[in-house]
Amino acid sequence: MPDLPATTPEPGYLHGLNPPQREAVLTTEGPVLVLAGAGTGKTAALTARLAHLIASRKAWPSQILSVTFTNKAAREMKERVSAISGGAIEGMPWLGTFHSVAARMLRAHAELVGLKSNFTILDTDDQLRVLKQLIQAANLDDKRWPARQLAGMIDRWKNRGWTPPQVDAGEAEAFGPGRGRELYAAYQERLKTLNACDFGDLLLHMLHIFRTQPDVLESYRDRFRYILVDEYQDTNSSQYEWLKLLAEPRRNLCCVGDDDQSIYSWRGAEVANILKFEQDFPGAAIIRLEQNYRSTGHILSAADGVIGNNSGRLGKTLWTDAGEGEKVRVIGVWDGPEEARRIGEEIEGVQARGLNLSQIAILVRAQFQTRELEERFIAIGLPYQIIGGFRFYERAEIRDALAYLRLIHQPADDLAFERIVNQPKRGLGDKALATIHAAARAQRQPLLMAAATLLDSDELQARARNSLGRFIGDVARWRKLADDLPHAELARTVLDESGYTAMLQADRSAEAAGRLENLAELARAMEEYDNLPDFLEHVSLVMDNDEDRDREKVTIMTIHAAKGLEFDTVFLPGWEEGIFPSQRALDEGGLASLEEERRLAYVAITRAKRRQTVLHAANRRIYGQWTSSLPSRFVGELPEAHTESETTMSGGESLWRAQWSERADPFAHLGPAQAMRSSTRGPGWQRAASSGRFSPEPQRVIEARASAVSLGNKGRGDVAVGQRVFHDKFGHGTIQAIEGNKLEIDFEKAGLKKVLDSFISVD
DNA sequence: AGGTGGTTCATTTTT
DNA sequence: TGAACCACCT
Repeated sequence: MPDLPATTPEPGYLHGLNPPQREAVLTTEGPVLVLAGAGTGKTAALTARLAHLIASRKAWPSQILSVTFTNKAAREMKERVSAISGGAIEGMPWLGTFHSVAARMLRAHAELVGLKSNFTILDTDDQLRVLKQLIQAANLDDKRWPARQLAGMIDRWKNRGWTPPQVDAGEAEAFGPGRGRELYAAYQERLKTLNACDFGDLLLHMLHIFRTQPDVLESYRDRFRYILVDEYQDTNSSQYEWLKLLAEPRRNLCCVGDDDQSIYSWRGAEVANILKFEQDFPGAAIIRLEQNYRSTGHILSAADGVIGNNSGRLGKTLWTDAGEGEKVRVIGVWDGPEEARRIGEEIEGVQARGLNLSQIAILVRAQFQTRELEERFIAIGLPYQIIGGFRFYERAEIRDALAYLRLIHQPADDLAFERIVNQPKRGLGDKALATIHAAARAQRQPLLMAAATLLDSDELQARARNSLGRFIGDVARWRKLADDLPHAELARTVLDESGYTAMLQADRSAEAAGRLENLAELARAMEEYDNLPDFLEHVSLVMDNDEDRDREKVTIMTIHAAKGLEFDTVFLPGWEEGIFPSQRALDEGGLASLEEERRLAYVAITRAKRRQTVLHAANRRIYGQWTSSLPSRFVGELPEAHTESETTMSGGESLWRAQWSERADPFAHLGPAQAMRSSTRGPGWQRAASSGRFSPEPQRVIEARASAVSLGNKGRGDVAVGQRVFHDKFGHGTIQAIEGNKLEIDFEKAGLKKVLDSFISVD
């Protein structure tokens, strides 16, 4: 390559790269599409490319934008760039996920979309709660029109880069009916008042800013000399627009991906983005990485045979010089339990031959398939781990703790307030909350502030008022504390003083101890961050479940979760019509979704390095119903030359059916294994039970009573002493005195009360 | 404020 | 089948 005179010794980062990989590293100028098949050393090439850009002084690390989809990929790339440069590269400030990079930008320009720079990033749970409230406020039945569905639609619209006015009328028709757009708009309004945004907004807001603020766009275009995108086949329309705007006019855009591994279209990914790269960026260099370093020949050929049935591929053929290896085995069994039993036996077999369990994986199409496996593995005492399910930050106690911190950080965070105002129990139930809501609506203030004004009135029961006063005082005090206490210490203090720790300690259930340990872990994790805002950002965007994947356990997970991973030995159960391809894909998505299922099969097969086993059962229980099933069409697409079939049933299909009708319950031998479910829990909680990190008694706190007057509330102008007024709760009465927004009223039935003016109407 | 029974609904989930 | 959610009860 011209950049490197022949006399210069070859830089270290090129070492061990094959010719196409080198091309991917050295073709720095102009648009480049790297088609990287499974296991072809994509990450090695990518990191070398970054190292090359920096080492050859084409750009400073801060002038390169590199985006990935997952935090894991970003982390890995960071580590490898640093290693490859011998630690010479301090860090890449603009290497991250689409969302974290966009969030970073948006914090700098938040005011342009009506947010403050300390905006909260809502997760799915918060989002659903907001939407549910809006659906109810729109007088729709939230059973008939579930928040989930609306969230899904809004998500799709945002993925396409649509703001409410841009939403297709036909699309909006589908919810409510015809209320979709209106609800979307109301949701965006609500987010603004909460000073919050959701994941989709991070990109959408920046897109809006790029489009409407040329100077902002210009500054980023100026900064980013080179742009690199990983897993390009997974980009959605709004990410595509975003990239395109940033890449012009230099067009030093390098996208890496594999159209055959596009398995997230249901999340808005547009395979079309990668398919039309050449048209979008004329003159683009297309580089194919086809030498596979992971799997043996038969496995690759089997995968190739399956994916060959798809249309509209960019096309590439993986090859290896690692030899043919073992053929892909296809095993047909009688039913689901037998499938699980068989996998267990196979695993014990390879284990006996010395293979570490961490090198074995079982990849399923859907989460429900893990159950049978789990039951079986418990029965035979085989160590396993199921990847997926709850992430650390989705656990209730973590979300509660974060809500406290969010409220301290951002008092307008009503969602946080709602979550914790009665957690632990403070006797502030539905009634109290409704009153606070009413006040907030009347005063157009966040809940926390509105609640403060209620303290000086008689709107709430004395008990509730005292309790609320203590809570508000606590929050105010913690806010002050936040200035000088290290934030991890602040978290511990808050958890102790709020009574949250005590609540868990009083809970004798098995889970409580684990929850305490999780909270301790949270505080520990906080210590790694410079400040509270950084930490909160990290939690909303970056924190993933770092389960110990390296221990001696068999891994069970979905194929989606396995993308990018590799194992020596892989089992693929449930290759039956209706399960894989899934019934839903067959029913709803037509050819496009069948092809996505096929890509999923391709991903699954290419995870194995040396041994791949596909299984299918003749009978399976689905939703409690015994159903007989046919082998997946994908089984038939595995080329015979590269497979080895076996069935545990003699006599062919007709015999199974005969047997089937005779056996009322062929699976009665299976005992209930639920009792042992909890055995997968880590050892952490046992430690926590005896750890003295949290004090057993919450410290009693000085009462700080916030006063509505001190908060500077102005009263309304249309009331005067002596006037007759009406109050929903207390009935009719006469105003005795006015103090700011508080009225002293002599009620005919209830006697003398102090109430807020927002609760009365003129009689 | 916690428990209970009845009803509903079941892919995949990088952020 | 079973879990999750909710309305209703105590």
